[in-house]
Amino acid sequence: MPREASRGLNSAINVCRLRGAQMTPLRQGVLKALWSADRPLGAYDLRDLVEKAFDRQIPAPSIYRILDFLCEQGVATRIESLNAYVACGHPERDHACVFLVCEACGDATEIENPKVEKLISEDAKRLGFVVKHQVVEMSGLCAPCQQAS
Amino acid sequence: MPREASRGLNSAINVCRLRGAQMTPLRQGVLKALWSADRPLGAYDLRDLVEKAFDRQIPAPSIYRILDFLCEQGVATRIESLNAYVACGHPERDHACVFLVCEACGDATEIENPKVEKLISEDAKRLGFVVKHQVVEMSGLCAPCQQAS
DNA sequence: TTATCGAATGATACATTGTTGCATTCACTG
DNA sequence: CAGTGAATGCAACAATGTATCATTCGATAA
Ligand SMILES: [Zn+2]
Ligand SMILES: [Zn+2]
Ligand SMILES: [Zn+2]
Ligand SMILES: [Zn+2]
Repeated sequence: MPREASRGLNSAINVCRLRGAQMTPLRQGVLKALWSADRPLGAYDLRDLVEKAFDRQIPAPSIYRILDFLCEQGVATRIESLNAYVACGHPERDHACVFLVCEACGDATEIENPKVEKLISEDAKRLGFVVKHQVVEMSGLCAPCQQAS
Repeated sequence: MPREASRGLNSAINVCRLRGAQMTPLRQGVLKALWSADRPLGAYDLRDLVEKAFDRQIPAPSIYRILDFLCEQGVATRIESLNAYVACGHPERDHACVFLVCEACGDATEIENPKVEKLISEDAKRLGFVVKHQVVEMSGLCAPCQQAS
């Protein structure tokens, strides 16, 4: 695992601990798998990885529960258009994740743009709608993959 | 079916025809079901409705192919966070749909905000990313449902 | 220590959503 | 009428997600 990922993982674990949320070995295992990956992983991909790491079988519901937990804690995010999950690098900030998802290489880059969420929330407010969760995912081609094609 | 929906349906059919895209009876049936619904419908919901309307069985792959077609034509949109589909009211304009999805009543309202797509596209451009498709979905509570709770 | 309690996980079965591959039909063209 | 490509039918299957109940485990309080 790259050093940066290692830092991100430890930081995420700390964030949870400070909140009093239990960071069990299995939860850490899933989060570590997310940090170790260079692309979004599906729940069953994660199951395979964690099963290997722990050298035993893990039931699917456990994986899903753990993913729910990690997403609630803001240390992971579900990418709806991929049915997949990524680690979030800055759980300490309260933010909506915005993703650029490359159709060719599968990479998902998170970008930060508070203006986007503000803009949409204002629209919503005008309609009396209270936003609880934002999904903003752009699919297309990343720079390297454009050259390749 | 409300008059407004009826107009929308006819308009969508025309848009497709003008483009030379084939609007077959089955495709119309699916689109009509979408326009008749007051909420996003899953692929299998749609299958049930169309099976009733045509009084025969329809294989799942047909429904999915037709939904792909309708989405490509811009007359329907998939809501990723619901695994469901809605009719789009203005296929003639080239736009990214932005949805407010109520967690309580299931309603999905489309709002228009060109600024949002522009803002994100600019961010993407800066990173050399070419956006092909945008997914913007806000979940939360609509005005009526806030009162109820 | 021991009883109790709630959170987390295990285990099984099942539900929902989406796809692959190939056959068939159908409308249009020459 | 024959040839062609698009659309649909069909069967099986893959992938994703959930419901339910049992079990484990650690913390807390008697
Ligand atoms: Zn984030
Ligand atoms: Zn790429
Ligand atoms: Zn739209
Ligand atoms: Zn509502």
